[in-house]
Parts: sequence; structure tokens; C-alpha cells
Amino acid sequence: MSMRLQDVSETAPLRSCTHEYKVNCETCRLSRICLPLAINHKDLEQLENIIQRSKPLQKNELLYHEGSPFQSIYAVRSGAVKGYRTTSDGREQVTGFYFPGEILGMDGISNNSHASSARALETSAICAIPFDSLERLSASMPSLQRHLFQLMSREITEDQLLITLLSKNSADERVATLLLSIASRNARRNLSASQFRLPMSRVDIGNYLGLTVETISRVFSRMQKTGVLRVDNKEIEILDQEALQLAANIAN
Amino acid sequence: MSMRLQDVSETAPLRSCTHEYKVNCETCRLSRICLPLAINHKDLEQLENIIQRSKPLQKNELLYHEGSPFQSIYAVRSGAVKGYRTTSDGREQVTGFYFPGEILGMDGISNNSHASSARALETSAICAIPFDSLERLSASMPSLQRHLFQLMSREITEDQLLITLLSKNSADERVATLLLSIASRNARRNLSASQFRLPMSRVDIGNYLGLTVETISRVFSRMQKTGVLRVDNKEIEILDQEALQLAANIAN
DNA sequence: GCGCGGCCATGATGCAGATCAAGAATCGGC
DNA sequence: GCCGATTCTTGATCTGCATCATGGCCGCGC
Repeated sequence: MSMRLQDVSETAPLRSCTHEYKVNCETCRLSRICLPLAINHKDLEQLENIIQRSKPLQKNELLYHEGSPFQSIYAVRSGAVKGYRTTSDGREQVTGFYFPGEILGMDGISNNSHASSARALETSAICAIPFDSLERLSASMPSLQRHLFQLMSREITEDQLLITLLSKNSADERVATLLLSIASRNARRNLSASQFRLPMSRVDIGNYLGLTVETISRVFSRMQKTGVLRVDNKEIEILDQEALQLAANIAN
Repeated sequence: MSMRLQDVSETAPLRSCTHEYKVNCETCRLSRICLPLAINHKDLEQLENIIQRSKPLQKNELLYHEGSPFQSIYAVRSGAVKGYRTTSDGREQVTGFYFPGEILGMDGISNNSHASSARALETSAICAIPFDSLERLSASMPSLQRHLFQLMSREITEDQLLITLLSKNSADERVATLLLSIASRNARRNLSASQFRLPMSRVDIGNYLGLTVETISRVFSRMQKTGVLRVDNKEIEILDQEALQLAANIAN
């Protein structure tokens, strides 16, 4: 609610930046886990041509806002982004965290308007991929079309996992599951799966997991006391992977 | 858990039925809200050719099962279906209810294997649409491709609404929201939005909404007592639409 | 038409996590 | 490198829903 006070630095949409940053998928070390993974070398250039890159988003800047016209889906190149929707009484519900190599914004397709908002959790570089171009391209590139279907399908199954987590699991289980998810996504990017810095606040974690800040704090403290984690503010070290897995696997 | 006892009548997959039932999209009164809505008259025949119809599923029969190979998405023609996934400790989480004209099974695309199961809540006629054919077709029919993207996107936004409901709303709010959702989906099919029969049990409702059977019963009783609903077993009448909307709209 | 099994309703009690409150640590701006 | 704002931690208390328990109901098979 008082979150609203942060809305000071909302930027114009990405595409209004005329200056294109010199990056391409060819040399991007995320290409093996991002959109290009579906595309062979010679087709990559066509994708390359439609992707727009712009100056990085600063922490707390908006990538897109609920209700704004849908034009692009986005790939995170660096940093981290949270997706959320605002309820009618003004509270927000965090629906996902997005790390480098991950795609967001696909919920805007059905209405031609974004159904959620996205905000940078830290300074983040983002690739915008205009969806109408992508659609045209994918009609002639079956592997791209398939990959897009798969991406959306994965988003659906992940949302269903979250639904299950929220309706069946205890606070400890929810937190353990989130930490393991972040750990495995780090591993995918060849980062440490056992030691990392959380880009999001306790409030965001609690919001995402359907818990209060206090509960998140308590779970972290408890897990620190039992030797499962070492917690130093946002710095997390998983000391006992097995125990954490056990805590998470009770019900999923 | 004791749900398992119902698993008596599982059928072979739809496509093993050689006998095709004489139905087509052209004459189906759901065509305006189902897949064909995206397709013009002359292209419809091609879609028609790939759709498989088979003998109706009986109550409690499985349409597809978690982990089974993904081949088709499904459209409900009559009856009602519930989607659910089984947690590692054997409990089930209902992830959605599907009524005539609605599409399910898209969560299977990402892995080529179904991420959830689907079971008929009552005798139900189902159209199976082989996905590889649909994919090929959609590469040459932009409006179909777009419609598929939109369908999946809608599923994502609906899952996000459920996530919000589960993590922010009280028992009353959840139940009210579900009833209004069913009412409006009835209206889309030109059925009464104020009087209908619930195809699912209280257990399924509770499971879907992250509540226990007892709580569902109590909420129904309470709403009956306050004159918002008339409840007669599965038969529901919405007496005070405004009040119900108010109860639901507290937070979404 | 009777009996049995699954489904539903309702009351009594317990508990996980929310809420309220207050202090400590950290961050960001100058 | 200091100060105010924000974020985080920890404790005390409260509460909505789960859990446990019981009885009624409804539908179905014989």
C-alpha cells in the first residue's frame, strides 16, 4: 500500500528510447536458455532484427503497467523483474519473479493490453520483442512457433504449481520451495545454486507466497537456527540442501 | 485421498474409439465461443477435418492423466470437466473447472506430456484436437495462430486471478467469486446466470478454493441465511446479485 | 422400500499465521 | 560519514479457518 510512494521514477516505455544498445543474441551468453534456443543459426538474424534493446531500467522503474497497450514480450538480460497485478482495493499481488534468460509479458496477448505490471527489482537490462513481428516470424518458422507455445504452456504449469503451493503448503514449505526454485534457476545460468543474493524484499517474497513479512522473517530465522540456511539480510547461503528439499517436498 | 476409490472407471484414451460421432463445428451451437470463432467459413472445413469426437465420457472418467503423452487439446462440448494435479504426497489440487465451449489441456505442450489430469464431473462430450495438426494449420492461418496464443494467454491471466484469490481473499470472497464466475460463463452460453446446478462436489469446490468442505458448507449456509443465495444441495439460485458482487469485490 | 455409502451440515476445539507493537539494522541522499 | 526513511527482526496477542466429531440426507442397488 505505501508501496505507492515508490512510484516516483516511472519511465516512458522502452521503445521511446531511440538509442539502441550494441548487444546481440549471437554473443549473448544467455542465448542457450532464452528465446534463441529454438532458432538455428541462419534464422537468428531475422529474430535479431526485430528485437529492441534500450537503456537499462533502474531499480523500481516500470517495464509495463496493467492496462497499458500490449506490444511486446520481454526477455530479461540482466538484473531481475517482478510481475504483479493490483487488486481492486489497491493492494498488489506479486505473480512472479523473472531472472536473466526468462520471458515475461505474455499475459498481455489475450486482450491486447497487459493484465499485469512489471517492475525492475534492481538495475536491469531488458530486450523487447514486438509481438506482431514475432507472430509473423513464427508463422514461417515452425520451431519458433512451437517454442512460443511451449513458453506459454510452461508459464501455465508454473502458475499451477504456485496455486498448489498457496492452497496446500505451510509457510516453511512455501519459503523452501521458492529458495530451491531460485537456486535451480541460478544453476541454469551457471551461477551458484547454494549462495546468492535475493533481489527482492521480504515484503515481495511474502506477497508472492501469500504470507506476511513477519512470517518470512521468522521462517528465515528458524531455518538459520536449525542450520539449514545462513541468512545475512538479502544474502542467502543454503547450508543443508537436503533438509531444504525435505522441507519443500512435503507436498509438491 | 479417499478420492482414489472413485478411480474405478478409467477409460482408454479418446482416440482409440474408432466410431466417430456425427457432430460438426458448423452446426455446433458453441462455435461462436469455442475454437472456431477465430476461423472464417472456408477455413473451417480444415479444422473440422482434424477434430476427433468420440463417445461421451461418463461421470468420473478420466480424459487425460498427469504424465501421459500429450497429443491433443480438448474442447468441452457438453457436461463439465475438472482439471487437477496430484501433489507428491498424493493429495489432489483442483486447478480449474471447464464448461462447454472451453478449452483445456494446453499445459501439456511444454513437456509433450500432460502436467495435470482431467476428469469428467458428469457425462460429458469432448472434442479432441490433435495438437500437431493444429500447429501445422495455424502456421498457415494467422487468425488461428493468434487465437491459440490468446487462449493460452487467457489461461495465464485466469491462473493469476486464482493466485490472487487464494493469497488475498477470505473464504466468503473466494466462494462468491467462484459463483460469479460460473454465472457469467453460463450467461455466455445463454443459460441462466442466476440459477444453475453445480456439477462439482463441495470437496472439489473447497479444494479449488484452498478451503475445506466444512468451510464451503458454512459459507453456503451463511449466504443462504442472509438471503444472498438459495442453496438446495447442488442447485444454486443467486437471490441478491449485488450483495454477491460486493462480497466478491472486496479485493479483486 | 429398505439399507448402505458417499455427500453434506453444523457444533466444539485447536492452531498456524495474521496483526499489532516496538526496536534494530541497512540503505540512500547529501 | 551522518541522518532520516525504509526494511527487517522479534515478541505478544488475536482470529479465521482447519480439524475433529457427529448426525442427517440423498441417491442407488437390490
